[in-house]
This record gives sequence, C-alpha cells and structure tokens, in this order.
Amino acid sequence: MSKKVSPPDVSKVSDSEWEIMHVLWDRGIAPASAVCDSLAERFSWSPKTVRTFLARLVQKSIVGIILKDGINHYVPLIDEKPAKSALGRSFLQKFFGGALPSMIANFLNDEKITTEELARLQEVIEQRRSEIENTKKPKPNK
Amino acid sequence: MSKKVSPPDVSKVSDSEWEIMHVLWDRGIAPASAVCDSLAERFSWSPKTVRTFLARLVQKSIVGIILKDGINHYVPLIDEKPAKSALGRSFLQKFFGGALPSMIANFLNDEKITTEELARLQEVIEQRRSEIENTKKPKPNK
DNA sequence: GACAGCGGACTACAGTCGTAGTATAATCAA
DNA sequence: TTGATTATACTACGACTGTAGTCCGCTGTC
Repeated sequence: MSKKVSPPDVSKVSDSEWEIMHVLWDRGIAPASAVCDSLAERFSWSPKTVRTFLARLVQKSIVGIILKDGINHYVPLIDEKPAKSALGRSFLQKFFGGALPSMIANFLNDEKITTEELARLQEVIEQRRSEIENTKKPKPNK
Repeated sequence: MSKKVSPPDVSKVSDSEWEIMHVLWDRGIAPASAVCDSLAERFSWSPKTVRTFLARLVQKSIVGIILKDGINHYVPLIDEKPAKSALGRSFLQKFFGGALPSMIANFLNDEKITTEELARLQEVIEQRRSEIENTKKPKPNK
C-alpha cells in the first residue's frame, strides 16, 4: 500500500547538499568518485567533504545507496521537478506572500532582460493558458 | 564620500531574520515591542527570541538602531526591492541555472494556477516589454 | 606477504540558527 | 520606597552546516 514512512522533506537539504543533488539528477546514479569529479569543476571540495554530504543526504532519505561492483552508488530518492516546485513555492511564499505575478514583476524589473526572453515567457504562459482552457472543458458539450 | 564600510550582504540573513525584515519594511521604523506584536499573529516567538533576531540583524548591519524616547527603535538599513531582487537572482541561479523562463515554466506547471493569474502575468510581461521598447528608442528619429 | 591507496564508517570542530534564560538598570504603580 | 514590570545587553545550548580528519578493511603491486 506504499505506506509513507517519512516523506523526504526538501526543507532539510542544505545549500551544498543541493549541489550534490544536481549532479545526481544529472547522472541518475553515480559512485562517490564520479560525483566528486563532476563537482570538481565548480567547487574545490575535498572528496571527504563530498562523501560527508552524500552520507547526510542518505540519512535524510533524500539519496539512496545501491551497492554495485563492491562500491556504493548513489541515487536520488526524490524527483527533480517536484523538489524544485516545492522550493519555488516556499521561496515565493516567504518573500512575495505567494503572489507569483508579484515575484515575476520583481524579476523583470531589475534584470537586464531581452525582449526575446520576454517573448519566450509569454509563449510559456500562453501555452499553459491554453492547456488549462482545454482541461477545463475537455468537450465543450457532451 | 559615502565610503562603504561593509556592504550589507543579504546572504547572511536567516529565514527568521527575514520575517523581522518584512515587519520593519512594512513599518519603516519600530520599537522591539511593536515588532513583537506584528509577528505575534503569525508566529509564537518569545519577545526574547525576537530581540535576539533584532540584535543579530544589527550586528550584520542589516538593521540600525535609533534611540527615541529612551528606547531602541529599529530601522532597516537595506531596501526591500533590491534585497528581494538579489535573493531572487540567487535562487534562480541556484536551482535553474539562472534561466528565468525555465523557472517560470516550473512554477506554471504544477501550480493550481488560475487563468486570471496567467492573464495578470501576461500583463506584467507585456508592460515590461513596452517599457523596454520605449527606452531602447526614446525618440524614433532625432 | 607487506605496504600504498581507495572506499566507507565514524569522529571533529568551529560557526550559524532557533529558541530562549539571566542579569541589570530604569520605570511605574501603590 | 518598595515591589513589579520592561528594555537592553549578555549568555546558553543543542541542531545543523561546512569542512575535513581518523581508522579500518580490501586490493593490487613488488
């Protein structure tokens, strides 16, 4: 019956741990050494440090371990999109009282944004809008 | 000469401290007791706790103290919009590689968003778009 | 078969955060 | 004036974070 033991809570994940998650989401599964390699480009963390983060993520049930060829391989236990959505919602709530347009306006205001990007934004929104329209009344009259 | 001693760094402010900032931004200036009152609606923090947060914000040069009528009044030393922008950019960078459309799409996807909100979003974007158009060529031909 | 290195589990340690308690000085009420 | 309240400053303390170090067992190499 898929009883939820302890629903992984994204709010427990620290900044550095998210960096680990990005790598794991990218690779799907990876041994610690590969995670270290991926991060080496952007951070100068000791492998020990990376392993500590991995261990903490495992403890938090955000990452799982699969033993393969005698060494630990790490896999994300939470999906990327839902996690980002949750974080986004939380951020939105915390700083803009949950009002998406208000947040967007803030982003648009001080960003050096191009009209092309704005056009892309409008596309995205327009598309979503029509999606909603279609699901709202799948068949106009049955 | 307005020499910047230590530029207040928004990344140093913790979650709880931001709640204090919201109140101070709202009120402009307030004694600790008023801050406590404002927060009492949404949190059950002891006044001691609130004062600790205030003190920490002062130490971080995010909030200033003005002595008035013999008691401390607290004032924000950073503006609301720039602070939120900085936080927004940082969030955007951390989770969406800085790609605004990508973030927006994420928000739109799993939110129970209304067509009204989408319409408002389009308005905001359209407005920003025409603003850019106008600044780009203030006078079509001079 | 003894040592060098790698991976893994456990330990360390200072700084930050959430959440107050204590001590002290000034203030108000009776 | 004395006792109660309040404001301010200082202290406390456990959990979480960043950043490793230690110890131990296995493996491959002379």
